[in-house]
Amino acid sequence: MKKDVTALKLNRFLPYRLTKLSGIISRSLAERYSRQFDLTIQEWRVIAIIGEKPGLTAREVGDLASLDKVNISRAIERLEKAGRINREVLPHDRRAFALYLTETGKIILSQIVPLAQNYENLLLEGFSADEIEQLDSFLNRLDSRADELIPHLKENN
Amino acid sequence: MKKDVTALKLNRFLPYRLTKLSGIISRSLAERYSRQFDLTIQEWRVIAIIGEKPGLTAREVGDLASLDKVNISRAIERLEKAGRINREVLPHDRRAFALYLTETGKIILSQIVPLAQNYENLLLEGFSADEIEQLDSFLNRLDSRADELIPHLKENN
DNA sequence: AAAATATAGTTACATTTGAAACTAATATTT
DNA sequence: AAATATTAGTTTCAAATGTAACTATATTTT
Repeated sequence: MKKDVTALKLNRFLPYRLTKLSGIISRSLAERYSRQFDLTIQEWRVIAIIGEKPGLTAREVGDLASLDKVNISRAIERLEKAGRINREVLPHDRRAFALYLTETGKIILSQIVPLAQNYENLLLEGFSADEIEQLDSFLNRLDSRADELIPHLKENN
Repeated sequence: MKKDVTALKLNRFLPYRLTKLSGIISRSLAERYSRQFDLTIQEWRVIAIIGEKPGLTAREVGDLASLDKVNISRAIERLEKAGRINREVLPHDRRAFALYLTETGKIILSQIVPLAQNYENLLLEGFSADEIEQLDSFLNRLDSRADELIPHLKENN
């Protein structure tokens, strides 16, 4: 029996499933971050990265957070206004600045990390260590495949 | 050695990885659909669903496509204007209408299905049948976990 | 059967996002 | 060392998206 090539079950289509899953998770997390910390997901990513590697520039943070420069610029602006990060112009390149968490920023980070980790743990509840590793490897492989299939989008995002 | 609970490697954080992966894939597909068929992802989902089950109402399509009613309404409007679908008011409920693909719509569907399937195949190139099944089951499990963890978002999407 | 409630879909308005143009500084070429 | 091109980050403007209010019909309650 031949496969019907004119039909496609959307709910079995990998891109659809991934988008749907990531949508549910993102909205759920966004809700928590915003309610408890008045923080967007973009801001949260910036904080997490600066916390890990203080002194990066906006561009570097953007690369690591998969945020384009407009988004980074806006997230940084909001974080600075909220007193959560500060910037220091680089002496050798006055266009760019190094980013640091303020004390407030560090406190937020220390509060939000357990929340995020807890959420991840809940998501993965029921997965064995082996399965988590499997999943991890699947995602890595899909990532690199997806990168190869880009028709050609610009850098960053 | 204790784990440092005040740090979190973003690129190992499942929600981040899923969002990133689904973003790359979605943008890549959106680019193809739009360039070759002048179709948004939402419109594509609607066409795929009506193709599979002709006669559904907007709400029913929305449920299956994970699109809220505003998005469905807009996708349907564009599809109808482009002559790709048509609507027939339901005799027993004059608020709602049944949706059908026009001939044009069917042609589009028959052209886009192989494209989508091909893209999925390319993504999964290198995955064995077993691994695809594994991945499938992981996604299902994550889906239901994610649903349970919703803090309480509305229906749909 | 009138009134109240709920549902399908649309419209209006506000917010978010992204692309392109822009400014200021640095790096490269001539 | 001017001129040209590139890069970091910002701003502007347009398009996409989400929320809430709305219209029309259907259903339920009194």
